[in-house]
Amino acid sequence: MDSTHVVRTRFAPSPTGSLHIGGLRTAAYAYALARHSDGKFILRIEDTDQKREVAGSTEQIYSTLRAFGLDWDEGPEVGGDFGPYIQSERVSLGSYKKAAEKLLQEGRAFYCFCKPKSKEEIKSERQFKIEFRDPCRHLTPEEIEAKITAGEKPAIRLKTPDGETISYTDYVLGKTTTWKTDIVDDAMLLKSDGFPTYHLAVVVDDTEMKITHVLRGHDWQPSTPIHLLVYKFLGLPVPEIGHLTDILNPDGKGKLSKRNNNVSCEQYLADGYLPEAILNFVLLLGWAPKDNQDLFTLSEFVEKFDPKGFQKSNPRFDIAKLDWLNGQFLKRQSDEEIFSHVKSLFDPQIPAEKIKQVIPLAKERMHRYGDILSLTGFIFSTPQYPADLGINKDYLPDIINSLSTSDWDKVSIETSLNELTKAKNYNRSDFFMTLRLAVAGQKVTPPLTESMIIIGKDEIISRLKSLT
RNA sequence: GGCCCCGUCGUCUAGCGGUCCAGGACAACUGGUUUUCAUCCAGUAGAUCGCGGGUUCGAUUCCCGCCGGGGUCACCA
Repeated sequence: MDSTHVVRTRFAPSPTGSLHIGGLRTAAYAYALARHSDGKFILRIEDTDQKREVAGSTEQIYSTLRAFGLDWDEGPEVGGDFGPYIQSERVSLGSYKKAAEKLLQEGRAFYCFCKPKSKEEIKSERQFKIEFRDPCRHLTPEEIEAKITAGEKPAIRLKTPDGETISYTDYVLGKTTTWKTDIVDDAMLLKSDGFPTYHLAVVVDDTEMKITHVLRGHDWQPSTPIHLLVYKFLGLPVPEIGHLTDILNPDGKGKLSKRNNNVSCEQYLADGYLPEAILNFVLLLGWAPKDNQDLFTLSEFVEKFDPKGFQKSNPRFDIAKLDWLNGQFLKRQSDEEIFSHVKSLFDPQIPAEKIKQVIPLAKERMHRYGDILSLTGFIFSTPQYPADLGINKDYLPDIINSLSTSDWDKVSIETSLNELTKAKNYNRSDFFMTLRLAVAGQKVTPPLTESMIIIGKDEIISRLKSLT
């Protein structure tokens, strides 16, 4: 394959906290798009806003991405030919400044001395923009000179032309959008602290890193004309740009927010969801294969990936399918794998052998790792019986009687209980549910006989007696 | 409000002018397996394809309008 046609995609998160579930999706799509055609997937950290940076979040992003199997071919920790891959470290490269100065010289940008708005001001004003042109664009060279000698630090803005149009065809939407430049802002490119804004940095970095396909959130779509203008004025080729759908809150009202939802990948992992399941779940939120396959491993996804499958309308974040997916992946894990994930959840007093004994019993009923605790808790200690246990106590004396005289193996126990229900003509469903509740204090449990065997005859008898 | 995007079962979606009185998955419900619950299996129900106009012999599929939803309008990304 011609090396100039290698697909190069990137995931470019800001280190402002834990990896967002939507970020995971973006990363997965970029990963699949690249790997599907033997291209490269690049990780770039966009940390040009020092104020918002959260300590430790870059490392967290690395480990979380890796937990999902999304390894990057170039980026922090692994290197590559186009580093550094952390934006703040790229400032010293001088490319941002050089680009801004080029635009300045060619009359495509101008110095701006306006006072930046504080977050509070933005909030309180809440005024909609009606003026797209910044007053500083009319400053004379003399005025600029004077301000700079007076010690004012200038920022650099894009001098957006009037009366023109700019357009692109969206890689995800498959649709061409055209903007009149009159309503495109004189966007900030280089801040007065010398750091680039996103608008400048993406263009410069994506170009230098030879990115061929840009996949990003839909919220970036409105600022695309700015980027297009920068590409144009810098004389740079425009990569494919695609805007992914926004994931909506479960009620469909608004973009997925952490207000009422868990949006942190780390948290889902901590809650006992498998990375495979989480990934599979978000994959299907915004992309679908022609044949509607819904169970994917990462490599299957890469193999079947097709940009035509990108969805155009915003999906709701409805967790229901995640639980199902998680159960599916859980069932495919070996008992040993499950053990390695759940052992730390148990009371350290409980011997590993006992935990291993219980895993095959609980496995099929688990939707998440943590379920094993509620499923098997009654095996390790006497359950807390709810006040309204709702059992038919009439059965108890017979059960105690029958079990007391039974040998303590599967066949014996089942035979004696079976004979009992037959002899007394008991309603089997009712009878066994009573026994289940008496033994476990809950309705959903691993197979009863096996559980009773592990618990032991004496303990079972004593539990039954305590309820009479 | 300006600009931009989107609109098929409750949810995720297939569908790219006739093969669709619209298919699949999850959820729901029913039955079977399980001595019971869960799992598993089978089945049932669920969408006048947002609405109204066109174009066409024929529109879920193409065009326009409306309505509805979402996004965005910082020296944040």
